Amino acid sequence: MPRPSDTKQRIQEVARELFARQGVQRTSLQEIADRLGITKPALYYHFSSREELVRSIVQPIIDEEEAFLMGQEALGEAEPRALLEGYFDFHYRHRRDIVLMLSELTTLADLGLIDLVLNWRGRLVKLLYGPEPTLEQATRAVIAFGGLQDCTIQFADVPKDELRRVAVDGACAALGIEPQRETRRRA
Amino acid sequence: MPRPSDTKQRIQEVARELFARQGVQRTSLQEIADRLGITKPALYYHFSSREELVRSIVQPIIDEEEAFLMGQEALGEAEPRALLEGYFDFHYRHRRDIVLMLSELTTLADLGLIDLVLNWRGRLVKLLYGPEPTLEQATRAVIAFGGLQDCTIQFADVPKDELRRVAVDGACAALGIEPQRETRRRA
DNA sequence: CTATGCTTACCTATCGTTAAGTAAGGAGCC
DNA sequence: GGCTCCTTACTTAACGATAGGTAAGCATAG
Repeated sequence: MPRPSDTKQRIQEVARELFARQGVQRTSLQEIADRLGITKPALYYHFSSREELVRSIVQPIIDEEEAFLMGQEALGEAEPRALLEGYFDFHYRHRRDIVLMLSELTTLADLGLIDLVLNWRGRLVKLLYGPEPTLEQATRAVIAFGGLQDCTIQFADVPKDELRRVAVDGACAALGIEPQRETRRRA
Repeated sequence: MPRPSDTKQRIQEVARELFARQGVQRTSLQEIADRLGITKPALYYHFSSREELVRSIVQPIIDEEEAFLMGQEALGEAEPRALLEGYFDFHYRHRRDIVLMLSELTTLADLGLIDLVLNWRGRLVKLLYGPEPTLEQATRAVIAFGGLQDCTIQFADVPKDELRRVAVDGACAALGIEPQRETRRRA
């Protein structure tokens, strides 16, 4: 029964699940097709190559993180807690795909996206401490941002708002910032 | 030229490098053999399967971390800074293999080692805060230990002692501990 | 002679990918 | 309504490449 089908999206859904569970490399097109009860070449009707399927899953998240960073950079030097909260929200929202990307750096390399992703940490540090941070500042930032990321992955079952509060508090502590309740600036 | 050869170790060295650079899955036995100027069946003379080669690289690190944890657990509740320093030292020493393991969780799953590895975080938290930590405590611990791990990977070019100082200070800050200079306990 | 440490040659399974064909359903004209 | 035409959404069949793995044999040092 032709005319609009949702097969393309269903392929992406199954692929995300299998990629996350057993890795991109270990997931064959055959396996994805079998899950959906279609044939392997049917995938090629919707995606011109295996690489395009992988990219279609990864690229939107990359684009969104890139947009987040560019938005923050446009503001000049950031207010730390607001930056941490924005970072947490983004990573919490995409935690499933983030863990996929972190465990598939070689896949990102294949897609030519690895340099972009590896530069994110550096850009975050610069947002907090300017273009030439000290080693102390850089390590604190790595601990804070890495810690937020880890928390969104590790405590996937904790309600978002509760996790957000304790995780951002922890990141603030790592940075040596007194935790103000939620984002509120005073002149 | 028979009689003692170091081929087995040279295979492991090349495998570690290729596994780390391009991933375990993307590295074929053929490629490893080519690097060494030997043939693929020669690998099978030294390792009975591909899986055994992978395991021979990963297992020693797992065993050592396991030993470290069991040693700490035998002491009862740990002195935080000493625990953080021990954790840092271990991860700094094996940072190349650690990054390999972190980016190859699916490989660890194949080897049946994944549950062990994923439980490490929980055991570390218990070492700091006992068997039933609060969410606050658990997040702080994840940030601290994850941060130490990240630092050993991120700042691979920084001299060990300098990195150790700033990284452990950062982890202490995340835990809310005042940083005492180095480990020294007073009764 | 015997064990070690390989090589040459080969097998089978599976991978991503392509070519070619086809059933189902509008759209447009009469 | 019926006929043609095109698009959508697949299927069946097969391709070449490469993967992990094996069987059998040969050279060399002890």
